[in-house]
Amino acid sequence: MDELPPDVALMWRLRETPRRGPKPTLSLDDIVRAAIEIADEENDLAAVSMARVAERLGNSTMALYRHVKSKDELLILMSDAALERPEPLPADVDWRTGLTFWADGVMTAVRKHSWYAKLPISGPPAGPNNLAWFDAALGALAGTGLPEEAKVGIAMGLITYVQGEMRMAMDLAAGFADNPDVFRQYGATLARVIDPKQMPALARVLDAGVFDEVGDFEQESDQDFDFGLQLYLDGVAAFIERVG
Amino acid sequence: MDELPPDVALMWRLRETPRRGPKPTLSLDDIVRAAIEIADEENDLAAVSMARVAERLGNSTMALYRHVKSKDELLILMSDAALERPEPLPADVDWRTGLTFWADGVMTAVRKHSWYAKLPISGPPAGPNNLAWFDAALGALAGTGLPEEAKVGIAMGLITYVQGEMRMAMDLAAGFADNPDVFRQYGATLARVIDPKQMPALARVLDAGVFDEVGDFEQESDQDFDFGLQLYLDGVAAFIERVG
DNA sequence: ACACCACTGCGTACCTGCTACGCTATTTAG
DNA sequence: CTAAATAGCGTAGCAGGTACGCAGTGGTGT
Repeated sequence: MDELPPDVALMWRLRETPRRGPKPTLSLDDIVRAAIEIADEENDLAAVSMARVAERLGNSTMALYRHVKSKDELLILMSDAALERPEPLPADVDWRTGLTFWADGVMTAVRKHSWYAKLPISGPPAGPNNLAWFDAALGALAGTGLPEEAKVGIAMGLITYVQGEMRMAMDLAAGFADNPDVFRQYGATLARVIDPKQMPALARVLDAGVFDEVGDFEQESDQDFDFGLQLYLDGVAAFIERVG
Repeated sequence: MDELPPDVALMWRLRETPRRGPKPTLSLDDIVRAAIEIADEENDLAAVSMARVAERLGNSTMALYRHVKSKDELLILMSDAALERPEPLPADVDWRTGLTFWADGVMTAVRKHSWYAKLPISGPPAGPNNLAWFDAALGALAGTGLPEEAKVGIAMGLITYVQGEMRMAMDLAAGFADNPDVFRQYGATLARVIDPKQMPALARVLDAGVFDEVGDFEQESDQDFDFGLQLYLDGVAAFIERVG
């Protein structure tokens, strides 16, 4: 009967509340919220330690372990709780508008928690919020008449791309904040180090000056994101035309 | 003059060798190789500790710090050294064959080091091996006549997608090895937990049985990878047609 | 030949972080 | 009222990163 994996049961808050024993002074929600707050404030997932979370809640470190089996489990809970539900799709939009809307939504949601991309992936989406996002992507494809399996493939690929892009963007942004010069000198550094005979294509890019003049970092990373997204969506369009 | 970032200088082995002092019994190559061996053997990046690396080399922990500034720096060196150079492109192939060849090459190279996707991203590619891969992707696009900036965008997007897919695949594979049942019951778990009224698109996918019958894991993850890759490449084709 | 000094390897020690274990206090079922 | 179940927590063990300073080593310049 109750064969749900423990993490999943916990994310859905499905464990039965005990009848005996002292009233808890601590709730799972409090713990997860405190952990997320710490990560947000420090902009650093590594700042989340069991001790720090407990301290913020005015409890001892070990008290947390009555509610959470391990720190890994806490991270899994964070990965679901940090994303609020997606806004519902505007009515009657075509799939492309829908997926663009969806991708922007993910972008905005994750941007609020720059540590999100550093979370270990523990399995396929299983928590309520993550599944809601998954459902939203599938919903955008509802009108296409594609077979369900293809919709899943498209949605998964999109999730992968978006998460990959976020990870890249966030890590680069962190590096940029630490040490802007490394980025500003990127073109110059490559020029110093590369042998044009061995890497001719890269040398041509350097000659064209693509890596000089790094402007606004965030803006440029947005442009890259959109560019890749449009490529992927063009691919989806081609696929729909081929199959439909 | 010598304004190269220290990590980059190290990856290219560009620091001048000291004239005085005892002969080193330890080389940077040894350290990086040992670290990679440990990660490979344990299939786990976390198994790489400074103490463990030193032990394998018959030295003390602190001796490593004469060659490497910190563990982070060691990780950066690993991220370049773990990927051997790409095989040269077959001559006279169109861009699509070239990029597919390239993506397969990345796949094979990274598969040898399943921990690779867990490495923190420290910045844009800067080591000799990483840049060689970057160059190879750009080289595959050489015949398209696209502006250099577009080539960079396409190559970056592709790298992002491939790395994201690897990360997903490797983490899921690890989870699957730990606990196969969670994956086999994925469909059943979702069915238990989802309200079809709130997530109709997902419910339809479940009804269609897409998540039942999980077959060979590795094979399926290969299929997903190819599917997404083809979508992206279709998008590139559309872009080339539009611009060229 | 000798003194100097940059450099390597390393022992020690400190700090942070996760968590197993067991005690005590609290609440409710019977 | 007693027993069982449960919450919080103090202690302690273990692992891992790394700052610091000492000892030995071997070119360099006098």
